[in-house]
Amino acid sequence: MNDAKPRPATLDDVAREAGVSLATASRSLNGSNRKVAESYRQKVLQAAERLRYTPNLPAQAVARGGSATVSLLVSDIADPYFSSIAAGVARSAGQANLIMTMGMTDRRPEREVQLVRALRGQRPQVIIIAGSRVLDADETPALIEELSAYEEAGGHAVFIGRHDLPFRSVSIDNRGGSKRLAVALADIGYRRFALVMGPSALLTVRDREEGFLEGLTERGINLDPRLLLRRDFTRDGGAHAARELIAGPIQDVDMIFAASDVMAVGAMAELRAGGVRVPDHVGVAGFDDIPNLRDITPSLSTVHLPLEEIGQRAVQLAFAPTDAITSPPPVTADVVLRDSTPGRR
Amino acid sequence: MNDAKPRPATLDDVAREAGVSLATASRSLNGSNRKVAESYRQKVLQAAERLRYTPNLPAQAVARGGSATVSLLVSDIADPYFSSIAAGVARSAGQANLIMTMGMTDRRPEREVQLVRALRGQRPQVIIIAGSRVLDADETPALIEELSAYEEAGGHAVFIGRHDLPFRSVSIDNRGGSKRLAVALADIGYRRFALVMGPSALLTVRDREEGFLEGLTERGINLDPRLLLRRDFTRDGGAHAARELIAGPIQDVDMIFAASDVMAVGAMAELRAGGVRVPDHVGVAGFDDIPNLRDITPSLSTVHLPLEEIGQRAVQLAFAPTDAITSPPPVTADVVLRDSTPGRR
DNA sequence: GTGATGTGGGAAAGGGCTTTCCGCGAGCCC
DNA sequence: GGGCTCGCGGAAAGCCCTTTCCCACATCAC
Repeated sequence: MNDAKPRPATLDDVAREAGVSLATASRSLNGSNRKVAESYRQKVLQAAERLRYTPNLPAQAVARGGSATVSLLVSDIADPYFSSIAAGVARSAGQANLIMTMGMTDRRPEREVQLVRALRGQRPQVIIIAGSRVLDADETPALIEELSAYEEAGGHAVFIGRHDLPFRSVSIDNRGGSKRLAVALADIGYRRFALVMGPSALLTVRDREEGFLEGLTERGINLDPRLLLRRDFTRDGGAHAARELIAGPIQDVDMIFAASDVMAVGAMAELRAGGVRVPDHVGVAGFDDIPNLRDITPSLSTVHLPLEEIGQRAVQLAFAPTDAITSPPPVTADVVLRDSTPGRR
Repeated sequence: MNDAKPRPATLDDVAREAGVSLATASRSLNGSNRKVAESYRQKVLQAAERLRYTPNLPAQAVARGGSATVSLLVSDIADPYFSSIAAGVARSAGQANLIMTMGMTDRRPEREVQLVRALRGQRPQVIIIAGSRVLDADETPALIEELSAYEEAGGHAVFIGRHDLPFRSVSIDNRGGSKRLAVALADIGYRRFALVMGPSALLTVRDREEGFLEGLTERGINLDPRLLLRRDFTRDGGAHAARELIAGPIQDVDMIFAASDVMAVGAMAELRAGGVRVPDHVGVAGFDDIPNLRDITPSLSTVHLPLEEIGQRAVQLAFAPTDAITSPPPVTADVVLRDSTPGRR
């Protein structure tokens, strides 16, 4: 028995193997501001290679007082909206040589606070919160306090699409985007709108809804309040709303705007099942421009969001100098009209 | 200036605040096997609350010799296949009170080895590798060595859908699933097949392809080799293949099997653009049963994979006792026939 | 009353790394 | 040529925990 306790090689091992001190080994392997003679450096690098040394990241984190990590909090990573953002974050993190850790809240606000605590324990460089969180949740003060403590300790908290909290945020022009969409739809002839929205406690939903209504108003169109439906902010929520429309006032509608592509797709499926033809009987539009949904039929009019870029921006924003962060321009949200809204005349 | 160096509260602070020793504080907060008098425990818990103490996870990791973490390696988190698996992993990890860290390889094998090294540095409990990796890549030996070292040091490596390596693995019945699909399609009358596959170096692709061919053979059907197309294992790969079919032998085809739903969707979009009607002119089937793609029209026949469950199983498998791991049963892969393959007679 | 047994707090030794600080030899100036 | 700075290796302190080990004290049995 030679290896009673198999354990990864430590920096000590490397130093011994190379015949140098611990300090020199450390300096050689991660380049400090102190120079190391090339001959020593080579010896260390070779020893490390020979021993298949991997630095113990937690140990580095504890010695440096922070870990090379960015933490991302999402509602549901299986949702394409979040997975696209996550891809952007992962990519940027990789470039900055950071590892990404992820928490999933399952859309429960109390999980969110818990997870922030847990993630904070990692002492990450950055915490990015991408859940479209609930406005006025009981947990909000706790969350704010948790994040403030985190920032005081030197971390950076960044929200995505949540400009109402005292933290940096990548703001998304939800409001402007859906306003422009409303105007565009009105301009190609739609008049009788129905809105399929999520819970109004979600800021994202609220912004998209208000923006759309603004756009309608601007074109002199009123929304019948009965035609503002509110369901879960999911595919099934969209389907339920559509079922309700079919059962009742679908005759009075020539255009359905859903708060997200995912909801729009659910609604379209239900409309089809109910014999309502899209876009002949009614047009449908969504929001987000989810890449994987681009191939549905008829192709969905929507507002394009550069989701990956949003993830990347969040990471950049975290490292931006403090004075540059006051008001980063919002991410563009461009209207894309496709086959689901050919227009009415 | 009272707080020259704002830093999170440490366990020392808590102990001092509570008037007990460091040891007692530690024992109170994470319950060791040593008992702590309730009165002391309470004092500690309250002090911790007062100071908003969060344990420094890296420090715990270094003291305990491993971090409460599971690492997941995926090709592309924006791909719904991987994001669904990730959701399962995240969920299971959360239940086990572990934090999930993620690496994205962008489908580059050399990134994979790099990332395994980096993730290994975290000293996670588990490393899950979900990329459908390249067979016989030059990097495979390095990867194996890296993971072996990791396991020797006490970690658990788990592959998803990669049963050819000397590690635990959640195996997916790709072969059986596509064989059954082929048989089912033959049984409803399809005879002239085209296969839209990804690179044959991907084990997943190879299994699906061979399984399908087996099924065809079983029904006495031969595949014209010209009708086996190989493109990128992506949406655009599917589209390219479809374009090629349209340009040539589409007349000889009544059924297109794509190696994944994503490819199938790309192909369908291209067929539609080229004026080939699905399913009237040609049927289309995919593989995976991606939830977000269930609403496309016509609804896609496919082989259902319980992706979230696969993620969960991977975590469970990592913690399973060693003797239970030799051959966990493969995940089921059930054929689901929908509107894209109504049958021929 | 005395020794055996147990209980649980606290001091201290890690655990793997970074970084400060010390000291020594080499090069420099006048 | 003597006093200096400068460059760079190495010893050691420190980061924040966990866990072992010691010990004081209480309980109990006979």
